[in-house]
Amino acid sequence: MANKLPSTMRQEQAAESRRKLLDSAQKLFAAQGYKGTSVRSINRSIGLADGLLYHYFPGGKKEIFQVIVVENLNDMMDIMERRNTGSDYDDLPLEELLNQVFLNFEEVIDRHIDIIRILFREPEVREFITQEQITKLFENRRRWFPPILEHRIETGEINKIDCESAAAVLNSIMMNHLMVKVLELGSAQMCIAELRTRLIQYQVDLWKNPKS
Amino acid sequence: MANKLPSTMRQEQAAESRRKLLDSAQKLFAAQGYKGTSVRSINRSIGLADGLLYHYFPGGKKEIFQVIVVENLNDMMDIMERRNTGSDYDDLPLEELLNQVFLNFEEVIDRHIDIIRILFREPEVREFITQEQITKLFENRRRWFPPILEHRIETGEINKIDCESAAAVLNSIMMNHLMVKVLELGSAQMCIAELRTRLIQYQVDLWKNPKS
Amino acid sequence: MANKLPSTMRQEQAAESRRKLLDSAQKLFAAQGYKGTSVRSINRSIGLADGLLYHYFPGGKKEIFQVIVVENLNDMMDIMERRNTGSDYDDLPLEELLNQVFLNFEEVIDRHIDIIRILFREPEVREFITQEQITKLFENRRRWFPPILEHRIETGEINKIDCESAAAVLNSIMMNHLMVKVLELGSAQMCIAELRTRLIQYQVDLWKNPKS
Amino acid sequence: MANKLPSTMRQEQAAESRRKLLDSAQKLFAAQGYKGTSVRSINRSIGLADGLLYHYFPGGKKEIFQVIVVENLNDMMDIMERRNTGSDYDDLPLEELLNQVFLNFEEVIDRHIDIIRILFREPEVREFITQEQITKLFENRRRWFPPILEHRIETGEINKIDCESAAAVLNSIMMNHLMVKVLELGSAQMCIAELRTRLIQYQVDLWKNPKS
DNA sequence: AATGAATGAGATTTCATTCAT
DNA sequence: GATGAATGAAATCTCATTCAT
Repeated sequence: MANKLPSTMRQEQAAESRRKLLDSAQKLFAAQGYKGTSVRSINRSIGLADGLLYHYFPGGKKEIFQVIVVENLNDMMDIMERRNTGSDYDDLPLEELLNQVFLNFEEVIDRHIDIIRILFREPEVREFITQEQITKLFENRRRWFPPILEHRIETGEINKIDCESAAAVLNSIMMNHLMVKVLELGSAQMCIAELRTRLIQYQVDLWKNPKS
Repeated sequence: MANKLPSTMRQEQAAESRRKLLDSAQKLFAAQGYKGTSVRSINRSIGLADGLLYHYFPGGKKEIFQVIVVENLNDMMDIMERRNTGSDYDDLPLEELLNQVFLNFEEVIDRHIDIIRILFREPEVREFITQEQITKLFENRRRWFPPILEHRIETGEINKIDCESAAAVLNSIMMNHLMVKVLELGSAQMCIAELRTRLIQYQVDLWKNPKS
Repeated sequence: MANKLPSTMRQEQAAESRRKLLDSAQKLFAAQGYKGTSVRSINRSIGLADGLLYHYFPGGKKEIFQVIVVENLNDMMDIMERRNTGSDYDDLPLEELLNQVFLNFEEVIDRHIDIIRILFREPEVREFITQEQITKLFENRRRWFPPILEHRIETGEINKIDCESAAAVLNSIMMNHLMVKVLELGSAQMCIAELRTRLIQYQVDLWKNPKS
Repeated sequence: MANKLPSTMRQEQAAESRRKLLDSAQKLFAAQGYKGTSVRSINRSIGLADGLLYHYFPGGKKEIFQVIVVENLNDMMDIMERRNTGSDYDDLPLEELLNQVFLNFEEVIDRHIDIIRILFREPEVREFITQEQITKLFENRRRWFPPILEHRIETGEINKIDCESAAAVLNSIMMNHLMVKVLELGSAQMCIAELRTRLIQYQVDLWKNPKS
């Protein structure tokens, strides 16, 4: 009990060093690429002695990269899965539901923009994860959009449509948005409330019975 | 005069060496990344002596990369522009027109997959080209879709719709397809005739008057 | 007074840790060489915390090596010397005496194979011991064989021979055997009773008067 | 033909650089051990730029070590084999023959002392050669001594003896001498003509009929 | 044009050792 | 006594580039 506290502090400090390493390395990898980021530059970025990285990650640069990729991927998968289950949006009008979905998606990619860039750009990720895992991560919506749309058809909110194709289109819109953000292409339309609303309106209007 | 012809041959040989260098380097850059491709490996891939690369490209690795990026980008821009002007599709039904547009797009990205991967992945490209150029390249369709759709509205083929939003959606579908190919994610739906047709049918049906 | 006993236990524990450190380091140095054995690997081999080695051996790796070398060398010298003095073999027939000498030698080198390998292989030992000490250790027999042989000549068991040369030959046989063991060369003939007996027989026969 | 000469000179220079590398590395490995010799120190020893070693030996330190070990081992094996075949000593008296054999052996080990030290000391050699190869190298004499002795028995120069045991003893003497040289133990008796002669005389006398 | 030897800066990694807790 | 985080020097190796031939 006498040395419980100090020991705990040491552990915490160590854990913090490890975390700082991971966080800084992640930013650098995302910004400069895996090959373009030297171990030395990672160490310098948080004022760490040169050899210490190998204390936390004996596998060196490769291991720290792997940990970043795998940790974040699992993180994202959890979140993506959770979005799925929590169907608290059932009562919203379809326009509002889509808006929420887009905003959620936006939030997820903003929070994980580093790892997404890494996943998209680094050939090295293939050593740790399969393309299928990435596919699964991003084709998620393809599977849970259709039931939602079918439900809306049943309630008469929208016409009978090809829900799978509709889901594919919605997914494309979101993935395109993702790409625009990852590559920092200029116009991320979906970020602008007005444009987002307009696109959603356009889409839902098409689905609704023009008669009504 | 005696060595006039040989001199010509030499020039040809030189041009061919330069071309082989560019082609091989492009493949290697696309597959392993800029940083991941050593000058030596480029030389070895075409059996070139080590120092000779600097004869063709005094700027070294960076210059050869720049030439590849700029040359290919101009190439693609030309093609993308040409697709625009040649409006030989005016007489086709909208479904068939969209099909042709998708097929053309497919062909373009297949032919330029190397450079697209490079543009998407390498931080170094920013030294030679702006993000705006890339944006322009891929948002092209956003500008030339609307007039086409408006024309179809005028002829009564489809209902009155928000053409800009419609163009944004079509563009998203194509960009999503591009991304799937670049990242080699599993399901490139738009490659499968049946699925492509179905998606187009779904879309055009929405645009057409449900009454008719 | 309350912690007198625990203090004793601590001392014992400390002594045990020190011993385990020495034993394990010895094995590792013998197997992988001085340079090839990292301090960390020594610590790991007995589950010691990294900094603690410097508590037992403030001089670090070098000191632990020195202690191993010097301790063992003194040990072997004592044993080699003792073999010398205890001349309980006077009554044995010469063949049996030689057999015993060989068996004793065998036992000694088996028990000290680690340190012998270290002495033979590591350039670093020269910092602590002179070549003369090693020479003395292994040329020992050269000095105590001749009196024995002379005694046998006097008793008429063997002919008059050049005892020093004979001792040199016997010494060579033993040293060759040592080398075979140290280097793990295949055929350690002297280990096989039959071959050992045959060699001894051959040798003693030569010394004995062929008439008798 | 115009560039034959320069090209040849370049090749020669390159070959010379390679050779200097090998020679210097061999000396350093023998003196300081494999682990104790840094690539940098090899380069410095012949004024070579740091990266150039990898031009000649892409496998780095390991490869240069391997080349040294294998090249020299083959060399020694050839020589040892040749000594065997050339039996020009048939006419010499046995004493003189043994003297020649010892002198030859002396010469061989003097010329190959570096590689012998390496073979004896470095754990790394096992990655390139088997213990059997080393055994074969040094047990050579065990096989070609007996016929020589038998021939001498037939001519009546010496008595009938156990030639195999005799060969084993002679081999031991030579191996002991080898060891003394490798370890630089003080007294290399066999180098001193007088002592060598005495030992040979002692041995041959034992073999000869005491009557004559 | 062509060759490939040469250069040296810089990257990754290992390791003995120190030190705060 | 015990722990293991921290340090930094040094080792191995890679690589773009230059240069003599």
